[in-house]
Amino acid sequence: MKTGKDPTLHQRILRDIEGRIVSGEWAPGHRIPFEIDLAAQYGVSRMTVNKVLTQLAKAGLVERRKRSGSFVRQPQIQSAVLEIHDIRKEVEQLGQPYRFAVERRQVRKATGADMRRLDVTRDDRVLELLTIHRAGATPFCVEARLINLAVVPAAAEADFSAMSPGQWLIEQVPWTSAEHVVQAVSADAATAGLLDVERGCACLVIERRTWSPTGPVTHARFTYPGDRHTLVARFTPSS
Amino acid sequence: MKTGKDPTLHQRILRDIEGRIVSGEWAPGHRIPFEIDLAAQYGVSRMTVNKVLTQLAKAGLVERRKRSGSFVRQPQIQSAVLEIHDIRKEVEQLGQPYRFAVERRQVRKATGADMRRLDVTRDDRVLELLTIHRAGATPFCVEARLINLAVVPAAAEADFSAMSPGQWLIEQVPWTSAEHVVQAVSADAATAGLLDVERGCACLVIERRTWSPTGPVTHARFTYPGDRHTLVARFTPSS
DNA sequence: CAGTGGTCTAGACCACAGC
DNA sequence: CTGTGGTCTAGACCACTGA
Repeated sequence: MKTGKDPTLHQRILRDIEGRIVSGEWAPGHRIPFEIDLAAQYGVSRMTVNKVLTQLAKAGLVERRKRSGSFVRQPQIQSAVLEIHDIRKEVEQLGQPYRFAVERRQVRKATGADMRRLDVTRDDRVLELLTIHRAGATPFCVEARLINLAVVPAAAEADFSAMSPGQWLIEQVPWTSAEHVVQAVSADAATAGLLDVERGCACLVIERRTWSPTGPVTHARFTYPGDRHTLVARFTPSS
Repeated sequence: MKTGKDPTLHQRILRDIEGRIVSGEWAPGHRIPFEIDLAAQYGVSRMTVNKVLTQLAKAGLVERRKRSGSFVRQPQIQSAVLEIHDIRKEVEQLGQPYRFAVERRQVRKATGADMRRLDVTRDDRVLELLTIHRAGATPFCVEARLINLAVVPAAAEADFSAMSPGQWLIEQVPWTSAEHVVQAVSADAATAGLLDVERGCACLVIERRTWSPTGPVTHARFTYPGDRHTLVARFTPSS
């Protein structure tokens, strides 16, 4: 991330458009003005706008369609680090029926631990959720999530019976930056019970914190049985 | 990775230059011809080569210096997935003295298991290495590595007392593509002994396979005590 | 089939690092 | 200072595709 000054034309226009998308001013599906129009608006040549849009497309913020224009894409919370992390898709690609169940749901004031997890400073209200994702009957992953109600107040009343909290959030909060932490831990008694594994079993834990322009959105901790899940990534020199 | 046809000018020039770097024809430190010269050689405008070099710079293959030119960079085997994975650096950033020791070293014909690990088809000769990396006195990571001697014959006689096998390989093999697999496993007896942890302790295992244009180079399996190591990655929408 | 993005050009100016 | 990369322009042609 480069926050430094020295905004070239690219960068100014890029930040501007990125801002409109990220803030939700241009919602997913919104058609971005045509290159020619943008060029006129910003008073630059089309190639400059093209560079910006191409970059935004590479970053996954916009989708470009010939003949019809460029559109804001649905947010895709996933870095190259975790190319696969749509749990529903993961499960379905295994040929298993995907199910989830919210086991616990609680609204409360943020504790000190919550504040560390969520990167909040004041003691806002938070929503705590515990969700189990299953592939067929077998537990696939446990999701412990904290949602910052100061940023996403609607979460307090949301219905998570048809849509998982993660999915719901993606549709609610426009765009976010994220941080991932991956580690291996031994399952404690509670987790082992939920995942139906031996206590002490090695589990892969992926923690994700996300921020919207408004502030910290959510902290999610996914725990996978180590022997049932791997993270794969490939890369080539010039990508 | 896009291997499809339809080579635009960009892509053809990009692949060409990438090929020279990756094959070692242009070794690390080599000064790439100036943009104007490249433009003349390829019979294109300077902006086109600029685009290519900019892209190669973003990919980390070349470093651009104003006034002096563009240079081939030392290979940096790391995807965005594993932004940090120079063990020496990791340890030193902890403020600990870094040490390593090759515990086992053996040249042999590839077994069936080796062939799966290394992606070789014939039963070439391979070099098997077991290395322990330490932060001060405490074990930091166990590295089990297989090197394909058909691609890197010099490895058979290499001296791994001053330079770790991983470091040595980076300096030998020009550029590679790589695949990373991350998972959590319980330490078996042998690993537990080497890492000085309880048997069954959750460990983070990172496997990396790399290929050079010549063929599969190496397979390395790094095992970290789960409570002493995490993988972190951040990302923002437009990067 | 008209308009969009995709690409490329020839030329220009600038900042800046090394000579 | 001079030459390099960094950037930008005004204009052009093309392929594709959706109306």
